[in-house]
Amino acid sequence: MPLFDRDTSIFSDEDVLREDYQPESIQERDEEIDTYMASLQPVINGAQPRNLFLYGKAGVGKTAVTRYLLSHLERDVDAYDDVALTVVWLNCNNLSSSYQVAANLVNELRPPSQQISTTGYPRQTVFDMLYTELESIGGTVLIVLDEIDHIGDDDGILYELPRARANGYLSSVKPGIIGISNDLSFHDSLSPKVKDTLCEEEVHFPPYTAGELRSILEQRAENALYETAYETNVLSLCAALAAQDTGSARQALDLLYKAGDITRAADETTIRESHVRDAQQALERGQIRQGMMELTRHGHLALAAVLSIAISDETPARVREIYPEYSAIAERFGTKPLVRRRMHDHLSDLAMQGILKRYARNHGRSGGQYYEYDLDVTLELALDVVDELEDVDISLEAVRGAKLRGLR
DNA sequence: GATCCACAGGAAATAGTGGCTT
DNA sequence: AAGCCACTATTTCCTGTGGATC
Repeated sequence: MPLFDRDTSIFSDEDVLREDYQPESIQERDEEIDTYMASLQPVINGAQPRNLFLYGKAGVGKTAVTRYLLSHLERDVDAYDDVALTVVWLNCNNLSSSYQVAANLVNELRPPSQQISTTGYPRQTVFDMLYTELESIGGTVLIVLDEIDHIGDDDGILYELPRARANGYLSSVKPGIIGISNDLSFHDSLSPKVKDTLCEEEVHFPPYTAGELRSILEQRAENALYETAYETNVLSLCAALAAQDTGSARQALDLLYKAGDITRAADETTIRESHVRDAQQALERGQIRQGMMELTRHGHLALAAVLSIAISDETPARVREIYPEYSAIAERFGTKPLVRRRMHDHLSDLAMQGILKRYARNHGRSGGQYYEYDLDVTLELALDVVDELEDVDISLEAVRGAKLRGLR
């Protein structure tokens, strides 16, 4: 009897449900694709491409549609000798300024041996390097800036690049920018100069409806799951849950995948509604958990402080009470505590991420106004995470106390 | 209606890191 | 080695705020 054997009851090809899987056709986005294609038409004609701005929430198909259309475009453009197309794809996650975007673009275009660092050069130098690289490629260059909202309000590059030709920095290249944003308000926060140039064409991707999600799931399920592996209402449920929450195809697919995973782990052969609900919980928990793990050191310390107070059942607590606890924990771990003001920023961050709850209090002349914080996750989960952290810990006695009272 | 509590949170200054240029 | 550049995290300083109390 082998230790591992291949499971043949649920997934026929689970990769089809994974994030990186690219379907050969895109569903339920016909309208958006039409507008998008029209905007790309100048490329085929060998004209200066138009700049394009896509916006919509995460998981509504912006990136998938872009990949799909550009790969077709690259193929179709081969038929014409007078058009040379290059696509440069850059994910702006973690890039917080125009400078960094420019530097990363240069690196995209250069071979690995000639990479530049993302600090150190004067701003204009990096732009010059970028223009030189673009010049040497020539032809039409489409620059896709995915998650462009991460650069915040430093949108200089979005202004520079589209106008580089007009300003005489570029001559043999026809650059086009495709900006993809998950943040709907990013569009409004752009400076007016940029709006004029970048947003010549806009495509808005609305969230998927439950019906649309359902048909996407049906198509994927056909390739990913055995026919007998799921009850018929399972797909509808996944679609409905995802539609209610984010309208994201990613979420719907994750749900289905996780539900299958849970079913398999339970040694059952049919995905049922209850498995989907379990999956939803597990995913939610996983996200929060990951959010907590990825905090900075002082974020962890602040969380540990609130947790420690929560364990002794004294939450919600105001900053005045949390700070000494935080300082004590920090010092116990050889870290110099931050000043109150700064630690409070960390608390605000935690509240923003849904890890802590924050209550505004105002007791007027006799009390003034202040905030109180409490855990917004279960004590159990917080304890679990803080326990796992290498760099922080709350006192063993406290944990033991919590265990004794049956909180775990 | 004026006053005042207790602090939130904005703004500017400073520290610290990593890297370039001469 | 000295002087820049870009960027992030932190400290320091301080103004503004909502409502109980005078």
